[in-house]
Amino acid sequence: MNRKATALDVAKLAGVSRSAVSLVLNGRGDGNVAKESQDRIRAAALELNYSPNAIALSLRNQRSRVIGILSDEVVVSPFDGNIIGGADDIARSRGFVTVVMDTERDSARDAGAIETLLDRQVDGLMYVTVGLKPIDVPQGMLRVPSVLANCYDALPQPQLHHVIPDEVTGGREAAEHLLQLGHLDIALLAGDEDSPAAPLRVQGYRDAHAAANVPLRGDRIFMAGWDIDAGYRGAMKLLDGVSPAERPTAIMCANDRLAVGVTLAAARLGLSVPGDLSVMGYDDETRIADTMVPALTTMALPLREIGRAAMTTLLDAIEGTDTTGKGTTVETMVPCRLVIRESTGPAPTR
Amino acid sequence: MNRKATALDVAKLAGVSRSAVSLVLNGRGDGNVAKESQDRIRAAALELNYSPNAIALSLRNQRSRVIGILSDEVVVSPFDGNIIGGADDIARSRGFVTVVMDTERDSARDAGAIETLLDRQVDGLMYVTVGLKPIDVPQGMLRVPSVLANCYDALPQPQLHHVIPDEVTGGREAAEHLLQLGHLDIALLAGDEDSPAAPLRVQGYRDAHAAANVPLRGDRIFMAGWDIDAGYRGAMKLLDGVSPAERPTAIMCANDRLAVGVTLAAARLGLSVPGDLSVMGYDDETRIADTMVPALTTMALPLREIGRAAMTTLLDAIEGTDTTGKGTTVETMVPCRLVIRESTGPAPTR
DNA sequence: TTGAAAGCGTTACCAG
DNA sequence: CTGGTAACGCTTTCAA
Repeated sequence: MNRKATALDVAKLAGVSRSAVSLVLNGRGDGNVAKESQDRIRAAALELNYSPNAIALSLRNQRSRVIGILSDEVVVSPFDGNIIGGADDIARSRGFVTVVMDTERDSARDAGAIETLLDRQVDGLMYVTVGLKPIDVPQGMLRVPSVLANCYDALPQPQLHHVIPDEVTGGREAAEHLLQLGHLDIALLAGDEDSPAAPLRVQGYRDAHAAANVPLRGDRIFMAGWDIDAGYRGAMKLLDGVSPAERPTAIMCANDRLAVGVTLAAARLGLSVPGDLSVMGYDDETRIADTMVPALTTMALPLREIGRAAMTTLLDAIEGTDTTGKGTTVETMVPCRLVIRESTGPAPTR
Repeated sequence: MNRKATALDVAKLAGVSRSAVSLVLNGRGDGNVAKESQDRIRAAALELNYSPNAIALSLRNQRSRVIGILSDEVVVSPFDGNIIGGADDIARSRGFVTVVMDTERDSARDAGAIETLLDRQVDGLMYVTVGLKPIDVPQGMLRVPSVLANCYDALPQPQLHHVIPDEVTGGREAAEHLLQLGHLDIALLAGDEDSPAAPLRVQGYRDAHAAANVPLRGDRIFMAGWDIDAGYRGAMKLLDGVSPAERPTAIMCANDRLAVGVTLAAARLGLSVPGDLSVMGYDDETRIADTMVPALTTMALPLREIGRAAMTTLLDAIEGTDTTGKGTTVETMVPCRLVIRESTGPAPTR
């Protein structure tokens, strides 16, 4: 627990002044400090295991090379934090570090957390959410370069760049996959009204049907929630006691948990997946979609890419390297990725 | 993006000196500063929306009221981060803030992350892991008060306090629950050899059988991995084509995903849960155990409590309020909690 | 080529 | 009761 070495300690050990230490260690020694002194300084720094005090640095430079990430519940929720992982990848590769604060879904804590981060001189701010959603941008975020990941400004005149998945296309391509397999009666368990993602995925599903000229039965879309039991109940409603001719041949789910519920229901009803029924997930949740039996065909949310894109935009703004002119754009849409596994197959012949 | 107000700005506006501002705003105005000046100062601070610069404060005080949390993969993994949530609860209630860094399972990044945190004057450090495991404590952690949550020092002479779940008791009580329901043939899908938690849970399972005087078949324990498909395969091996008399009447799983796989297998085999087979999970994973059909009886990991206990220990050490003498203890064990839902029931009569 | 000094925003000490 | 000054650790400018 003893004190860390300071630049002064290094200077003393090397027998030079503090300024020399600073110059050398910051690569501006040549032409300012004698070669020999440089070596002594470097040796001393190494010996004392010296690294500059970041606090003093921040105070002096008025910047910290720290990016603050405010999460609604990415940390505490059971959903993976790959947005943060992707953001961190980029930040580290560009010499920044990220620190995360999580408000556990209590947006009343947003402003305070932002202030805390700002008081610590973060050079930029990122707001990240588990699911796509509109947020009230905390005032403080306008004081430094900021970006929104997986969420967007609820105001009509958004002031911050946001990076989100292209849910409509995702929904469309998911449905297209099923359509291409010959399914003509595809039910949709669509999640929940109050998630902005749900209606977008529904839209994509409708678009795919329209484009393929396949008529859409209005009673095939259920706003069913997001959990296993909701998928189970939805599937039971669709399948239990229904004659094969009346059954949908595929069920497209707005997330993977719903698909687990559907698969479970099918098993209880003696229906094989994908023989009798194709089941499609969404999100590609780690350790769910890939390990289900059968493994789930799903539409992967590009979480890592969202994080990377958002951080890239942010750092470009901070470092003024924004040559793409993207600074004027407000929205980046990242495509979802179809992952074909084993839970979907050709429509059964009737 | 304009500069924040400093104490000097406040002083000027109020027509006093910086020191007066500092005294008043830190509650030590009475007896030092004229009542009238105090009011002017407070008014000025409010008007300028002044809050002290945390960086300067840290530099000055040599402490930051920030706790650094280093996570192996709590943030990015699909496992919930309630340890961090619990830790944050306590920290905030005691006037600290937490910042999280995640190394994404790359322990080579540990030391660097710790240095980063240390350079930013964190007052304390917590290392937290997703699953129980031994770690190589990064040297830097010994320089400030530190604690381990859900992990422990791999060395024979541990130097840091750690807080972990009581897995043996958890395993025992899970098995006892099944035993009390009359099950005499309980199979165990035990996870994976290389997790320290697995053998502890197995030990508890054995202990329960010994205490209840129920003989244990050696071929009933499978080190099966941790995922849905592993549970599925394990259950198939145990149940498929096996006569009712030869079948285990309950399967205890080392986590909830395994239990999902088991339930799915049972469904495919036409076995009802819990009628024909009781299924027990472990962990109480949010949105899995509680939403399965049937909802999973499980042994809840006390993640939130672990986080709270670890942070309490840490802050007590930092603030010197450690009156419990716990500072001398190296280990805190937090009990798991049996959560009875619908997947377990009385053993079928034969 | 080197060292001294100023300043980043704060608080604590000590004269006045 | 008040206000000036030093110090926290660093970088940068300027003078020697």
